[in-house]
Amino acid sequence: VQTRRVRARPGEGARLRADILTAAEQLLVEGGTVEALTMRAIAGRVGVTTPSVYLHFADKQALVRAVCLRVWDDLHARMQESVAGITDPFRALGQCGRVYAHFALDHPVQYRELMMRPGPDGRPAAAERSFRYFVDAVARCVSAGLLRGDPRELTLSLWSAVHGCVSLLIAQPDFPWPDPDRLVDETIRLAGYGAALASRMPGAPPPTDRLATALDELTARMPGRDPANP
Amino acid sequence: VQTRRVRARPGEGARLRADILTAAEQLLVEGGTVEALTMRAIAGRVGVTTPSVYLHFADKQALVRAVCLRVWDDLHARMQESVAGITDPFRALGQCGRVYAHFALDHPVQYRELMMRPGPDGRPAAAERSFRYFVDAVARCVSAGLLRGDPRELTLSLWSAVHGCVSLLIAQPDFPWPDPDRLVDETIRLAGYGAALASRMPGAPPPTDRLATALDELTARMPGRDPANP
DNA sequence: TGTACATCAGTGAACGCGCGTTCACTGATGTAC
DNA sequence: TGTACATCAGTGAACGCGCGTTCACTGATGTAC
Repeated sequence: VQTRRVRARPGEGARLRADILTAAEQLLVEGGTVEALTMRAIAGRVGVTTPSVYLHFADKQALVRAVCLRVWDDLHARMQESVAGITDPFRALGQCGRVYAHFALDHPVQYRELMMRPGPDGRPAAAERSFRYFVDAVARCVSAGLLRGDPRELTLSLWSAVHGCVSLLIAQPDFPWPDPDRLVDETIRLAGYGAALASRMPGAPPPTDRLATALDELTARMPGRDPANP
Repeated sequence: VQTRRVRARPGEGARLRADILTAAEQLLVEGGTVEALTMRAIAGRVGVTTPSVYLHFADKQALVRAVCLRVWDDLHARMQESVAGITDPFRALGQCGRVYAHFALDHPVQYRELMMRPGPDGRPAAAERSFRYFVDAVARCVSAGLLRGDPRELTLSLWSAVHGCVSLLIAQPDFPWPDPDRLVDETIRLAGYGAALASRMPGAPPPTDRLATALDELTARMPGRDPANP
C-alpha cells in the first residue's frame, strides 16, 4: 500500500503501465502464485484505484502474461551475452544450459507459471523460443561432429534434463537437496555424456580408440573443468 | 449431479468416505486443477449435501491430499510388480524409470499437484517415497559395478531426467512432441549412458578396453533393445 | 411384544469473504479562438 | 490576454458471483427395559 500517486500529465499516461508491471512482478514473486496476485493489491501498491489497472490491461490474464513474458526477454539476453565469447560449440551448449537453469532458479515463480503449468493460450510461445536457442546450440555441436542425430530430438532430451533439475528444485524446496549450482553442473555433465554416447550408439559402438578420443574431448569441455588446468 | 443418495445404515457411514474420494478424484481429473475442484461439486456427484463432506474430511486440503496420495500407492505397487522378475539391476533401474514415467503420464493431474507445485505441508512425503525406490535400484547397480559413486547423488540426476521429461509433456501439451513412449525411452537411455559415464569419469578416463566393454554391457541393457535379439 | 430413548447419518439455510469487473462520474491539463 | 471547450487520466461505488465453512436441526435406526 502506497501513498496516492500523483496524476500523470496528458501524454504521459503510459508510464503507469510500466509501474503496474513492476508492482505486479513484485507481488507475484512475493505471493508465489498467480492466485495470490490480485488486481486490488497491484493498484494499491502503485498508489492508484483498482479500475485504473484496466486502463492499460484488458484483464488479469493479459497482465499476468505480460509480467511473465517480460522476464523471459531477460533470459534470451543473458543467453546471448554469456555465449558470445565461446567458440567451442559443446562448451557453448553447456553454458546455455547453465544460464537457463540459473535463470529458472532466479525467477522461480515466473518459471513455474510459464513452464510448469498447462495453459490454453499462447503459453508455448516462451517454451518455443527458449527451445529454439537450444536447438541452434545443439545443431552446431552436430555440425562439429560432437553429437550425432536430429538436433531437435537431441535437444528434447537435454532440455528435459535441465528442466527436470530446476523444476524439482523449485517445486520441492523441502527436499534435502545438495548445492543447487553443483546439481545443475552435474546434471549438465551427465546429460552431455548421455547425449554424446546415446547419439553415437544407436546400433554398434564405434571403434574403441575413436570412442575414447571422443570421450576425452568431451570430458575436457565439461562444466567445472578449467581448460587451462585439466 | 446425481440423484439423492440413500442414507447409510448406522455403522456403514464410512462407505460415504470412499465414495467422496472417488468422486473427488474424478472431478479433479476432469477439472485439471485443485482450484477447479469444489466441495459443492463433490457433494453433488455423490448425491449428498455439501456439509456432509465435512463428516469425513476436516477441510478441503485434507481431502485433496487424501485423493492425491491414494493414487500414489498405486505407483509403488506398479513399480514393485514390474521389477519383480528382473534380476539385472541396470535393467531393473530402467524399468523403474519407465513405470514412474508412465504413471505420471497416466495421472497428470495428481502428478502435477504433488510434484510440480510447492506446498508447505507434507508434500515431500510422496516425493521422498518414490525417491527411495530409485535410490535402492541405483544402489544395486553400484553394488554390481555398473555405476559408481554415491547412490543418492546419482539418483538425483536420473530422477530429474525422468521427471523433466514427463513434467514437460504434462505442462506443455501444445508443444510438438514426438511419441511420448519413445521420448521416455530415449530419456532413460540417455540418462543411463550419462550416469554410467559421468560416474566413471570424475578424473581420468578408465583404460580404453575396459570402458568399451562396460559400454557394450550397458548398451545391451538399454530400453527398447531385446536381449535375445541385440 | 410394545415403547422410550440414545445415536448415527445426514440436511437446510445461511454467513462472510474476496475476487474480477463495470459504469457513470470528475477534475486537471492543454488548445483554439 | 482571457475564456470556452475537448481530452486525457483517472476515481468511487457497486455488482454479482462462487467459494469454504458453520450451526442448529431432523429423522430413521437400533437398543434397553
